[in-house]
Amino acid sequence: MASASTECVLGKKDAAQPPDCIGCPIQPISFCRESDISNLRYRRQQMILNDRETITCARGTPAELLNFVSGLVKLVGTLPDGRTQILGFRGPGDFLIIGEDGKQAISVEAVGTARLCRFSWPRLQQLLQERPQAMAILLGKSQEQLEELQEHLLVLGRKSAREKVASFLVRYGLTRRGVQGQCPPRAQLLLTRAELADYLGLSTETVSRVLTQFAKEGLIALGRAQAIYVLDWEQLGSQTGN
Amino acid sequence: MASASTECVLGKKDAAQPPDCIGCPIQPISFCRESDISNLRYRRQQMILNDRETITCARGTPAELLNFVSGLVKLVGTLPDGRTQILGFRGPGDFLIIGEDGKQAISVEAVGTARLCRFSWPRLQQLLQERPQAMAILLGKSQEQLEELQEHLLVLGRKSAREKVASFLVRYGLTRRGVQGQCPPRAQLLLTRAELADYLGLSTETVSRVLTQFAKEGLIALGRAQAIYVLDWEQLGSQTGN
DNA sequence: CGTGGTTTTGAGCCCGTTCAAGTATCGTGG
DNA sequence: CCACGATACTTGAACGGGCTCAAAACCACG
Repeated sequence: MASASTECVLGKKDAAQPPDCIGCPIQPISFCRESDISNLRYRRQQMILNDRETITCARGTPAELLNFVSGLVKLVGTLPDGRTQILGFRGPGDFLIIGEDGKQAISVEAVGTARLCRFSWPRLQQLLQERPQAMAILLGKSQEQLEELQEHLLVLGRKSAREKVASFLVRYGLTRRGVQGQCPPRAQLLLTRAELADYLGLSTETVSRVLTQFAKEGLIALGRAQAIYVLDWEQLGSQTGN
Repeated sequence: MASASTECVLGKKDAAQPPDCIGCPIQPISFCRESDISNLRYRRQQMILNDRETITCARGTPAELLNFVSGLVKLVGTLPDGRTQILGFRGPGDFLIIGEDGKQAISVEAVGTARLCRFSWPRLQQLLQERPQAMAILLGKSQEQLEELQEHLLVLGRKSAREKVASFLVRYGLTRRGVQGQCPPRAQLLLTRAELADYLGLSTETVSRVLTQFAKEGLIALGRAQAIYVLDWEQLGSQTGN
């Protein structure tokens, strides 16, 4: 593992990123679209998170809003004895609010390289009072996050290993080439078996077994570099339990 | 079971409830505090949900916001084959947004008698644009809901049966009498073993076994009418896995 | 006192885990 | 370009926690 983890202040400030928000790729889909940019500009802190770097929410930290610009991160919940559960993912245009106190045992870990903007949540909240449009966007995205979590709860609580893996693939799997029209893979999600297991509440071995089983049945093809190609969406869909 | 379920329009309109919002018990803690009451008054639909009555989100229904006034409801996710998972609870001052389309396989079921107000979400959203304070409250509560779900995910994904039950009790258990200072039982949560199992992703038998085990160990006492009294918070806390 | 629902308890089984090798893949430096 | 080490993945065997099925005990209520 040799995880490159640091406490809270980490991932150097992003010198490469433009100092202003002009040309920022997530402007059209993020809440900051509606905000007074010249205000935000001096309140945010841009940063880059390299592969496996982690933001852990330490005690006494004030609440923050993380706004993700590019790349992909996973939200990880941890128990004292080291068991972990991936609670979800965040990509460009998504955000995450980390509560104060660090009583949330949640951390943010980059999958590959990720860029993000950090805001002091209390201060941002004040600003938002005068930007209902921006707040409305946040509320809408919160709602999406809630729905995603609710669905995931159902998966974790009630589905078998086969169903769990199938559900994941239908949401995030790649097609052999091009479109196939199905559920746009949010970010070409390339996870290790261990991460997959961690997301689905399984062991890596079980994930591996189910995947090879699916491959034998011709539903998917296993490529190199964690790529998983879905060959038969319909058949796979019938295995999700939905 | 003989579940009293109906489609969407159900639970008669509440004649007993006062037509205006004056004296409403949740005013101080709900978003409607900040809203233009005379506007809301004519846009909401009050209703009572009797024990086990259900609101299911049918196809083609427009999005709604349910604001819970009194009593307790559970949010239930269902798979086509009938497996269910309780996704959470809502009590006075809580709300729930049900998306359009009914593509969310989520339903709301009363545990005992519950009162609530229904709003058309699109219309309410418009109103909220002029009430940033109210929107801020919604956003804050959304955040709480998210944190609750994230914690629950960790429980479902990674904890053993013993740990699951212990975690639940520490959150929601009663004390033998009076205060004991601990986590205020949100609503004297009195659930059947089946509901408990449904919340924790277990079978009723397993829940029962773990509970009697805890009772034998002197950590809890089992009362009548589903009451579970926690005798030793500390010991129980050490069994939660946290 | 009977009836229907809930809870408890028991026995056996199965899915997914754990433990342990073995294999493939990737990155790095010679 | 290849050899090497590290990491990721696969596969097998055995165990065990929680489920299923079944029956008995308990309880609330008419």
